[in-house]
Amino acid sequence: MQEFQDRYPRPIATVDAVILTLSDGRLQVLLHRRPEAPFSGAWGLPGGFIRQDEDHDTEGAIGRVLREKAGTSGFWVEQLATFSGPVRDPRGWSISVAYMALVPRDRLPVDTDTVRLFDVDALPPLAFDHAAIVAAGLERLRGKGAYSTLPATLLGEVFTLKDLQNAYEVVLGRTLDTSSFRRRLNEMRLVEEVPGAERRQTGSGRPSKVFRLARDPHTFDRTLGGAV
Amino acid sequence: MQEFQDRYPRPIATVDAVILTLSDGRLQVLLHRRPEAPFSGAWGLPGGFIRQDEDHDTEGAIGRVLREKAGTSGFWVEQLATFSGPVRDPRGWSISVAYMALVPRDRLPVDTDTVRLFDVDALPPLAFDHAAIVAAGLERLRGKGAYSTLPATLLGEVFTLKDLQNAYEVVLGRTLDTSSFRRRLNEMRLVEEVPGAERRQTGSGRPSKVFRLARDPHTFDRTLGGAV
DNA sequence: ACAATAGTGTCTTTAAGACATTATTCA
DNA sequence: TGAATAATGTCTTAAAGACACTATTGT
Repeated sequence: MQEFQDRYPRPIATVDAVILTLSDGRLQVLLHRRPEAPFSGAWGLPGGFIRQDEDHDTEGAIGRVLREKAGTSGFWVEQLATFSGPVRDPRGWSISVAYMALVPRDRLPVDTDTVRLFDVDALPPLAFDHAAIVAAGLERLRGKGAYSTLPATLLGEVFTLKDLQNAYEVVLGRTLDTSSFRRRLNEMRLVEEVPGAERRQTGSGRPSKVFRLARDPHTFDRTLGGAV
Repeated sequence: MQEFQDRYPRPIATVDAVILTLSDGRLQVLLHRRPEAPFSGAWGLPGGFIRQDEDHDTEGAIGRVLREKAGTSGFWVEQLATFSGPVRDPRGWSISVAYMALVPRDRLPVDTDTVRLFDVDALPPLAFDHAAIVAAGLERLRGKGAYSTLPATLLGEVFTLKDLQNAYEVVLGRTLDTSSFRRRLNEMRLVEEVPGAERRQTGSGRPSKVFRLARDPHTFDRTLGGAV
């Protein structure tokens, strides 16, 4: 696999995942406590070395990591950016290909001593440059939030329109007008009603209909919730 | 530099640049003919191995490549994505961190046998997966074009508003309404007149004023040229 | 009935598109 | 003066925001 004569030394190569979810109306990121050096005992992003015999590419490598940390696949994953340099990893010149995964809360494990969800605005000190990687994930989600269905992928398969609006509001960091929001949902045919049962929330009040994403495209030509 | 014991073999790590420019009203990409294997004689993107003793990170590595190919720096550079896998490079499992650079035409060298500009819609067969990397660059530029000043960075320091509109039109692949375009430029205070001389184009006709970018932000909350 | 939550209608405001008009230069 | 190009004005259309209103449930 490595027959050719390198002119230059090769860097350490890893993948890291910013796994985001929505819990109690707050955006959270999954961290794990590092069991070994470097940064043993510190919180960090799930990740690992590329395995050339197992991984078809870095996408495959991150899929392997996600399967270990978040059960099966099927949720939204996209590449964020690649972080590199001689100092970010004390073991030497390294490259980390970072990915963002948007996962419904119930697909993630419950908190333990070594794996926990943290509010994205209340992170502990992180290993490596993982704070910058999380920041890149948040920036991506917030940037694409207004003109994509990414916020919806933080919810389960089905959801109420109130849930959906809440997801957008949390991602975008501001309140949205219900009337405008639903008008756009309708005009863009983004959601469709699920023939199944109804659902009620917070005690009394009228129960809300249940919806699911209708179209495949995850980005579109108008915004949900006004300008970015 | 490589004292720590690897559990897994390291991949080959390179950087590649999609250098885009505007020439004769067409979007073009700089390619070079590969002087040696692999893909000797084929056209490919400028790029190279990471040099751990010289490069502070992959951004530094691409800066080195760009200085060699496009003179000094100072133009727009941003990371695109990372391409990886066991087959894209016949030498073994490899990672390429791809960057996009937007460079005014006069900053680039004139065509030679080994370095040439190609229209982005008339590319020759490319080495490695460089066709996919170019496609990623175009997608990024087109995606960000409508709500950023990226198209302006394809021009020189100063330009006429007609030049600027042409740049947006080429990037977005459609015509824009001059009135709307300029209204937005004004409302967003994106350009400012240069106190210097005037300039005339294409024979007779009224000469046009000369402008330059006014504000630093490269993206903003409204689009130039309508919806994406 | 009324509190609570879900969902809709309508008016206003703002931005974009279409397109006509004015301005300034050269031949 | 007229052709050519630059620059601006105005009307129409479309979308977003504000906010009042109706609808459906439980107690």
